[in-house]
Amino acid sequence: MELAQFLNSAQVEAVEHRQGPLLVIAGAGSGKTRVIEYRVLNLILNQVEPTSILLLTFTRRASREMLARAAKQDPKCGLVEGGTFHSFGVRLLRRYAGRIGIKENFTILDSADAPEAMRRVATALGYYQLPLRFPQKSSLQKILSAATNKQKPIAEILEQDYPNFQACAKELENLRLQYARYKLEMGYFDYDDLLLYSKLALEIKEIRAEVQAQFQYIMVDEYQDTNQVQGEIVALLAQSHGNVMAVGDDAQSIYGFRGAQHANILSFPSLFPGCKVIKLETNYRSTQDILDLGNQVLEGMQQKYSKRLVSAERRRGQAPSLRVFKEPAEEAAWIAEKIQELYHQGVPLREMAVLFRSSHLSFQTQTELAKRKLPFEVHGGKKFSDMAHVKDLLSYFKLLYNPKDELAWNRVLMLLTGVGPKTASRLIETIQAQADLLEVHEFFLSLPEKRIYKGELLLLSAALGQARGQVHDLASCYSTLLRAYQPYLEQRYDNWTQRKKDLETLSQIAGRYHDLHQLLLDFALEPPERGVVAVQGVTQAAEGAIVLSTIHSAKGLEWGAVFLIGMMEGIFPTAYSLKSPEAIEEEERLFYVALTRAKNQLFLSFCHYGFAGGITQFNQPSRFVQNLSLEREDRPPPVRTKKPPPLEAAQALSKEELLAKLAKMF
DNA sequence: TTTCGACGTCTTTTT
DNA sequence: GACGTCGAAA
Repeated sequence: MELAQFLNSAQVEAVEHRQGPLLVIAGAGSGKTRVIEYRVLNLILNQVEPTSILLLTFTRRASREMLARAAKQDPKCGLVEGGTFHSFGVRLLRRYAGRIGIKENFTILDSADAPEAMRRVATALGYYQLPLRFPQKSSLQKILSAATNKQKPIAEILEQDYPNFQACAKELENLRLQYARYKLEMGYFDYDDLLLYSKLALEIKEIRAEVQAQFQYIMVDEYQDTNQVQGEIVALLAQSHGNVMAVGDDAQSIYGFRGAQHANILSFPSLFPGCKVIKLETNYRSTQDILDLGNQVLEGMQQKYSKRLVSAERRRGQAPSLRVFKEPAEEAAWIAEKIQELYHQGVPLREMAVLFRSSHLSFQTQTELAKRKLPFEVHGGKKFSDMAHVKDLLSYFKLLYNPKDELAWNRVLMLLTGVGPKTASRLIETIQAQADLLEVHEFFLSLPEKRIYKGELLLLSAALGQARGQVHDLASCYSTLLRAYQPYLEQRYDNWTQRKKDLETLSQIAGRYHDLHQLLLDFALEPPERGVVAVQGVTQAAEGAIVLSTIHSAKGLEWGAVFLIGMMEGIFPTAYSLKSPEAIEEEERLFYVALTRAKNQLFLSFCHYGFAGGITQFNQPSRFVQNLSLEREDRPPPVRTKKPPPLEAAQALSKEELLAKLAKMF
């Protein structure tokens, strides 16, 4: 294969690299995906076994796409082991469960389960009865997770980010230990555990030797977003052969809040002596006008591999612009109009995106697009499985998989009338002593008749029993469980018909699976996004849809025209970041990521009036746009609505007359 | 012991 | 608007 036909010289050099460590610093739009894709292909064309290549990426979608494209040229590429660190961890842990000393059929705690589990442990330890204010479950999760991901003692995390909880350091340290014990007993693993136990597994000499022997070539994408533990996992994987390629862009490190250390990519060469470093600076994505803006942002950054983006064809285009609006509705209306205009000029809808710092900023735009029947999909923000009714139904599924799952039982039992926390705990205790669902059913039968929840309990376990027999056919299994859940759905929610639709969507997703375990795994590791339901529009699906996305979820993607909304101080950068210079730098990198998503056109905007904490406030433009040379376009003159002339006093009706008129209308 | 309503607090980004 | 806490009633 003549690589130079498809790649520039720096890319060829990276693709042809075979042995030893390699770091590829790939600026935005410099074709790093292509490099990974072609390197996989090149290795395979040079007789490397596909199963000896491991490709670790940030999202499962990223690895799937890269491997799928490579597989078009050689189907063997499809056999490459690819996925996120977390999914790799799951496979590793299942395979070596026996040797590590953990249960083989474990359950993954998602971002809602983990805090709940922590609270249960903390409650059992009596920490909520202490005379000190103990963190609530979401803070517990953040504190313990930060300690794990940054590999720092709790006290240090508290000092930096939670000074108000410094008095709880001892208790939290103990909670961390007891929570770990609890999970081990229950067979639960939270996200952090998947990484932590992977590292632990790889520290066992025999396991490490076996894994190293299998994976001769390690590739890691988005290296700038790896955290301490992930960095250590990479080091362990590559220890013997040193065949590790890290690809990333230090300027695009945007997951510091999750413990990512952008120092990882900076220190990669010193970690692997003899490491070759290749920079990709030629940009194939954006016009020079957009890149100039990106370069301005790059210049302001402190710690970095210095680089400058240059457009491959020196392509000029429309200058990026900044627009100021009075309020979000006005901004949304303008965006919708502009989208229609671009569409009529021939830009397909799927080539347009609206990006924002936090998901709620897109509400107005969503409404406006829906009103105009423009199809769109929303990425980022709430997950499908965050909705209470979806979690309820998934809990039923979890019980089929593991009849001793305490968190799932708790959720399911609490639905029953007459069951509160106390009763649920007591029931669960006995349930866990039973061998299987059949014995659980017998236990329910043996309960005294006067328990008001007995009838419901029996209906529930009958449904579970029936569903258990249908696990080979998840679609009918699902409908059995949905029938059992239906009464609770109707009883609990006014808008149950809407929610029923969500559950029907879930039914379609569930029906695509053949394996219950895989279904639960995917829902935990890669929950379907709630907003990826395109609005029915006048255009056909082939046109695609406009993408509304958080900047985080837009990483690695590109569009012809990009609208970046909400450029207000306190929103972007968020008020949270203002206390520390490091956090503001991360926001700045995030801004850089957002800008460099655009190929041809880039529109920035902000509104003076905005909502924050329930009150309307006057916003200043973001510091990010103030220093940039941007074409500032004034908003269109506001539409003035004429005020009706005030009524003459004599014309006004008395209260009695009003009531009389109303009564006639009843 | 459960259930319900009133009130206060916090509200980012994701595997 | 979601979640937690507290007190009162059933």
